[in-house]
Amino acid sequence: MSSEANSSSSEKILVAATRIAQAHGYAGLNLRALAEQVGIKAASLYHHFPSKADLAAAVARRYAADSAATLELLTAETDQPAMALARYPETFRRSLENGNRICLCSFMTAEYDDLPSEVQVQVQAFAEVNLAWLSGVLQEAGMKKKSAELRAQAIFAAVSGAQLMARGRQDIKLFDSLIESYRVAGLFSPDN
Amino acid sequence: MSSEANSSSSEKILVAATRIAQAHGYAGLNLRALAEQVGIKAASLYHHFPSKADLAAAVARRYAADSAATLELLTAETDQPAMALARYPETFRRSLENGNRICLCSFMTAEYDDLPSEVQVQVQAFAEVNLAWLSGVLQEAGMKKKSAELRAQAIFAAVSGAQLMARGRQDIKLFDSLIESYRVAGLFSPDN
DNA sequence: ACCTGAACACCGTTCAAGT
DNA sequence: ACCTGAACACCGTTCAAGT
Repeated sequence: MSSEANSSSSEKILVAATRIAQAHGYAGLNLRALAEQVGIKAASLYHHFPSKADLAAAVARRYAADSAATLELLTAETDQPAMALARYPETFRRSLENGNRICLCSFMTAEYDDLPSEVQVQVQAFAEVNLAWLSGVLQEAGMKKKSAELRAQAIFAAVSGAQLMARGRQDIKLFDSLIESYRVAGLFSPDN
Repeated sequence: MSSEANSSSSEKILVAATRIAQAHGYAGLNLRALAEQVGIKAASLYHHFPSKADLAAAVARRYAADSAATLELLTAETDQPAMALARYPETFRRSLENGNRICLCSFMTAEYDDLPSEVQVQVQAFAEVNLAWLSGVLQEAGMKKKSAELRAQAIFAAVSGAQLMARGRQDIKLFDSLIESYRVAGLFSPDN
């Protein structure tokens, strides 16, 4: 999934920073704690990334790219758009499974105003990736372009909200229950 | 709406802290900046609140109480449950109108794991207030208790997600558009 | 009762110094 | 090329000292 496969220091920093940011956000990303996880001192981080802002931007950029790859894979695995749509929430569920973490970009959307601009750009890019994929699938399922785009935004916002709420309660079953309620209400049905 | 009407120092601290926390979260609530807004030094804050955790808990407690009052007022103003339901998103829209702020508790839900427990309790209380109100209105509209509770959770999560996304884009029209999409999809319709 | 300056251990960041 | 200790201005917090 990730662009780099070897385990260089920069790579280890990126991986550890992603996990911390998913759990604690940009403000909660502590460089001294991050350095300790990687086995170096905080000052050494600056040899790999010029600043916390650049590091976080690199983390978010990869996160968006990995999400795009995951969604493409989902499209390839499913032959019917309705099936792809139904499985979309899985991508958000996985963060919850993985240590009650949330989508990096959901957390950073809350922090948006305090984010360095290079990080903001990547958070927007993540949203674009998701909206484009959802809109495409909805159009394959028969929706007109404009309606599909509006519905894509609604699904993205709703699933993000479900993930946030489930993580607050530390209850992954709540996430499943919320997605099911959305389904019952008709949010994933293109035909209305 | 608020419990206190006079403008004591404690009151001014509480009001200023609420505004800062809505924009920057618990981690972004800077005590030196807060003190400056109120016109005192950071050390003086400790004469009014024993710690940042206690201050934030007081802020969240009042926020939950004010929300409960707002929702009761909404019930009183509307005679039909469908109308009350349709106007529910207004309570979230107002934060956006007021300086692109978001619901205090949405922000704190993202930060949940890093919150002091006394603050966590109040964030949960806010959610309970909203869920109880929504569930009550949905039951008045004819839903069975269990279905109403599930749908209440779905509406709460979806509206929270919409607010978060709109604030990230700094676009209140996006919020309106998302709520409209939810309506079109059937999320606010008890009859399904 | 309320306020303050100074100090504490903590943050992100820089930089001279090491290998 | 990569790492480090020490220092900087910043955080939440404490406390002795003031009114």
